[in-house]
Amino acid sequence: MSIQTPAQTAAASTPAHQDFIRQIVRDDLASGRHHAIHTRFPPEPNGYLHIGHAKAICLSFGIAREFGGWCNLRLDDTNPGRENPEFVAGIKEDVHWLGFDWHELRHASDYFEVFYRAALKLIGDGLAYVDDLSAEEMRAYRGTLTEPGRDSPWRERPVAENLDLFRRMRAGEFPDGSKTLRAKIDMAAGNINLRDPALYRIRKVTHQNTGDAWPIYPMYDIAHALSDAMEGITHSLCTLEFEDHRPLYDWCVDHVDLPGHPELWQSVVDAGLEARPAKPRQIEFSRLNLSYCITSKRKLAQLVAEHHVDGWDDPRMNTLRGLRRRGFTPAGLRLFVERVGVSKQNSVIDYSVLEGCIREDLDATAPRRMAVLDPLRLVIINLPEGHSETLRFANHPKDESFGTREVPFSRELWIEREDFAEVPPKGFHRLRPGGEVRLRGVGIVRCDEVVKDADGGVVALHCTLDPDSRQGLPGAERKVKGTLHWVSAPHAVATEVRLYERLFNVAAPESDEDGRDWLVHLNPEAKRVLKAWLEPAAADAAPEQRYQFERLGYFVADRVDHRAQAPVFNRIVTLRDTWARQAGH
RNA sequence: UGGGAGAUCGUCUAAUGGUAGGACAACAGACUCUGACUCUGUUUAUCUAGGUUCGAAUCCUAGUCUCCCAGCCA
Repeated sequence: MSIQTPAQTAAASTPAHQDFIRQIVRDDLASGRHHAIHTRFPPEPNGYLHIGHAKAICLSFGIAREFGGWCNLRLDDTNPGRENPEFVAGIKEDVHWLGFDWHELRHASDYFEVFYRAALKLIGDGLAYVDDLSAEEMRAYRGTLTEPGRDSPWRERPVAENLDLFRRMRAGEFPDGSKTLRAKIDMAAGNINLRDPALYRIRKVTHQNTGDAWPIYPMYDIAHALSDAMEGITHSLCTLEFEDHRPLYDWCVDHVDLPGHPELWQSVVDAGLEARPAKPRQIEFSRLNLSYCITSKRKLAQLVAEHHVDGWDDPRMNTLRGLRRRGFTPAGLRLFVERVGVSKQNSVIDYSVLEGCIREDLDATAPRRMAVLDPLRLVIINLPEGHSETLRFANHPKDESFGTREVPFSRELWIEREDFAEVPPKGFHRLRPGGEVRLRGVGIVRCDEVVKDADGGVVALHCTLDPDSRQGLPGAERKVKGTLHWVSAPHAVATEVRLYERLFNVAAPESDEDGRDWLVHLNPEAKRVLKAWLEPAAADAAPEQRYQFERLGYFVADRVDHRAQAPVFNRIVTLRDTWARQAGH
């Protein structure tokens, strides 16, 4: 009996049959095919990460963690001009925020010399050639989905000529777009990716990392395959649309054969980077689609550029930064990804599943406070003028470790306007003329008088507090249907509250079935700004402190704008509200 | 009429020839100083048609539907 590696122990201790990818990983460990699991998350730094990336991040980083392996963060920077250091910083920050750390930070550009030498090897082996066709001509030669392509007139160039031409491409002798390096595979292949795909293009653009060192840049297929091989990635996880690319991925890995040709990657060793090339395996899973959300980088960027939102971190955006500013929690997002599962079926997850996960996390972790968003004055007429006392409240109804806080109480309170109805609908548990209700942590009040202005609008309620029902007294056991939250009017702290709803008012904003512009589905009500009242213990929150404002929902002190002297709270999500649903709102 | 992939409760997702299970949602009830949370219960599914088998979501045959691919993007 051999001693088990930590990875095998991890594989054996986790329950069998989770998702198909973890099954593959477990089998590879059990069979000894791999002794450690290496994954990577390879975003292109041309935009900020969004909710869809959360799944990829949790999968690749999570599997590495579960099986005692590691995951690299690799910036896929093979297309200069589109990519930008601002996004690199944002991506790193977002991955950390989600709760993951990488083994190594790498860039595809770390391997530019490797790719170049690999290309020379392929040319030398008669597996790649320099083509003079223009982009339009190449498209015409490629054929269609149902018709085979035709060989380029340059396909049979001698190896020596290809070598010379490619070296001169690298030397910068030719203008952009005038030549490409192509893999020589099969112009009649049913899989269009195999019809002599481009491997290198000429692009005389300054690169964020390599400056002007390179006038040519590798295409995704060769760069990604060889990057994975260079880093010893065992399981290269990606989304379904790359399924058609897997034969080309394997073609690159197998024909270049990095493990068998150390001279190809000497530059990486010289640079002091760890290099243990191996053969990676690509596995595809279905991407995360969420109703009411868009995950197109182009459209997300358009929302920002055209000022439909206030930036990449606008709380209405389903970017990770937007969700963060909105107050969503990393643990809630991780729970969401876990709950959604992994498979190869195309699917759309209902947005309410995400909300449910956030609520589940926040219910356990958010201290309680009271706030009133739409105030109505309630005067307790059997308390003396100027009466004031301090009450002690638990910060969490089910977890004593949250401790307690002091809440000022007085004769004049703010309650929620919608908690009073002069003519209550059927099933209404709240305050009505002559009716009784409990004030949270205080006692039972009866509404004696409804004070109105000249237009008949309700401006105040005069109530009597039953002294025997005060908290702690035996009379407090008395049952009443409703309990209301409140804030002491003289002690209340004014705050700005931002109420957020879904950014789009249709479930599938990206589908152009009706031929209309997706922007028409923008929900103009998605952001509403209110002036509201807080109990004092909520006002001095640190930025990003989350609370449950009782009976209203979960709120977060805005990461950017909140000040103790001028509080700003964002509504993360409402509480589940079976009354509103029943009342048909 | 090319190539690739996928079809299981409303939504996700298991079952790898042997009781179609779980989660979420919905509904009903209990509890409740948050109409929250929690708890209990209920409803609902194997794309179709044949076949193999004692036994099929699973294997075979034929079909249907959905998604992806014709960048010098990733």
